[in-house]
Amino acid sequence: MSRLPAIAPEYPDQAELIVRRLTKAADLAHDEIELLRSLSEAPERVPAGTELIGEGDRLHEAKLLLAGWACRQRYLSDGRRQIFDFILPGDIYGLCLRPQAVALCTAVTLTRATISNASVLSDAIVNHADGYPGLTSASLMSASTDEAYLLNQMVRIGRQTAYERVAHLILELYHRLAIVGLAADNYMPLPLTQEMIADALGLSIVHLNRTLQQLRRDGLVEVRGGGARLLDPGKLRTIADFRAPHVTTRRLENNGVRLHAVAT
Amino acid sequence: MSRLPAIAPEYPDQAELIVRRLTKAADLAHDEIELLRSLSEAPERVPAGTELIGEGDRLHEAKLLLAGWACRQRYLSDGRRQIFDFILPGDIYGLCLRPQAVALCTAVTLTRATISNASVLSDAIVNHADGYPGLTSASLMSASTDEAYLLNQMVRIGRQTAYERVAHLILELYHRLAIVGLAADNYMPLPLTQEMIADALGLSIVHLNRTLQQLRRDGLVEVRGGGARLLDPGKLRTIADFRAPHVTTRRLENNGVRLHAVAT
DNA sequence: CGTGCACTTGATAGAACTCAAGACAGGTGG
DNA sequence: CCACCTGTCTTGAGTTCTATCAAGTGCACG
Repeated sequence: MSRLPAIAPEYPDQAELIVRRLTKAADLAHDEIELLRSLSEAPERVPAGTELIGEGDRLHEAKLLLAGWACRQRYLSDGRRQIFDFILPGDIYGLCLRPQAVALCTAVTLTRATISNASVLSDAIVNHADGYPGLTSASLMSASTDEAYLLNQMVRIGRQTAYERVAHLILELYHRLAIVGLAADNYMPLPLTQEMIADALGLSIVHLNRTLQQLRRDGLVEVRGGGARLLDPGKLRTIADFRAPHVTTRRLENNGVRLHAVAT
Repeated sequence: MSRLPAIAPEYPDQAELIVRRLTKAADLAHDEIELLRSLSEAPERVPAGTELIGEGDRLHEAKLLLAGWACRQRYLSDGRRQIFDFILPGDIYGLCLRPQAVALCTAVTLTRATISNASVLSDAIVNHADGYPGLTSASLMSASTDEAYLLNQMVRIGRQTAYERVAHLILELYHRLAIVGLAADNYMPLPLTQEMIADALGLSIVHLNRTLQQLRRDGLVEVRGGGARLLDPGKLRTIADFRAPHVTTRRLENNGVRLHAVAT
């Protein structure tokens, strides 16, 4: 009798993804969780390649990615592309505390995706922070984590070999997906073409392809068919020098080392 | 009779640097400018290699870099270093709107430096934003610009050749220094060792050295003795695909192009 | 059954790294 | 004043890594 929503969920309980993620970042009250669930009430389906935000656009309202993958990226004038980071299901994008904020780069869907308006959330945080302490805290921590991912990305492309880069990225994506319950038992969805991964890691497609094969031959990761399987997560972490970000925990001891102490 | 301050300024009017920078970002009232000037009243001198903030430290108070250069960086466990960005004279670091924010990476001085406490500024922005609209606006814009520089850095190390990277970084630094009046007439101070530049650009020292020589031989940049001279800024900009960031200006036309429109 | 896209493979060139050694400067201490 | 450091920059040679070019495979889709 009752109809299912017109848009069949690609994943069960799309609304739960962001709930899971933010619940882990801070304690949320019941009404805060309800607010998050309400975000998925009016989903919109868009194809792959949809520009969600253009460089220079006003960030007037936040959006929630319910399903599918997206990224933030920029092109050089000769066509070379750099992907800065990936936007995963359950991620918020375009949320900025700064009024009048402007997008610093383009955000584009990489697969077909389901998005929804999250201005209720941004309004709650920006204008009624006192009424939603949990959401505010969780969102800020989430933003902080995003920034940490950006720095990870920089270390990867700046100082790691192709082999290490791929291992590190896979681990990071697995980690992020596991948080929202989309990855488990060393298996994760990975709906990216090799070109996208290459553009994120600063590699050519051909070289990425060979690196992936090397990782598989070494019994570390198997990437194919829209998914990836971690065959040896421990070894992988060693190779990638991977450490899960802990922006929530303060460092207990700060011995104030001077790295290059120079008497001057 | 009257003594000069114990710490002789390396640059004249150190306090003016941040005034110049923020004045360009937003209109500041007289009391706001006075507040900025007051920040340089209690300068502290530190040697090169001083850790200003450690990864995981609480960002409880902002600091102002009055003179000297610093950077944000991270080490891999085997000693490889990635420099994320440079902190120049007149820059604020450790300023974060998020209460309880934690530093995501280490900040270290690269030269001997003069710093001062800027908690007056952070207090004004965080707790009395309404009373300091200009400062608030300018600081937010400044933070936005910093983020844009981070993305530039990512494009450099991810998708540009060594030659382009160096050209781009030099231009960016010149641009930033010119804003605060420390660079002009195509000459800029550059108190960095080649190792530091290499660690920022994801290159080996040797290769950076050769790239610098190539740029000089090509009549583009001359780097030596703590300074750099842009011999052909126009050609340099073409090579580096350099565009000065315009986070303040909104894009006038957003035609909403779909870059890879795919019917799916 | 063609067409397009993603992936794969081989061959080759070029970019960047490593190792090693030397040049040069500034600072230190005898 | 000089010998001696140390850190930085430079140069050469050889190697490794990564990109490019080109062609071919496989699969999904209309």
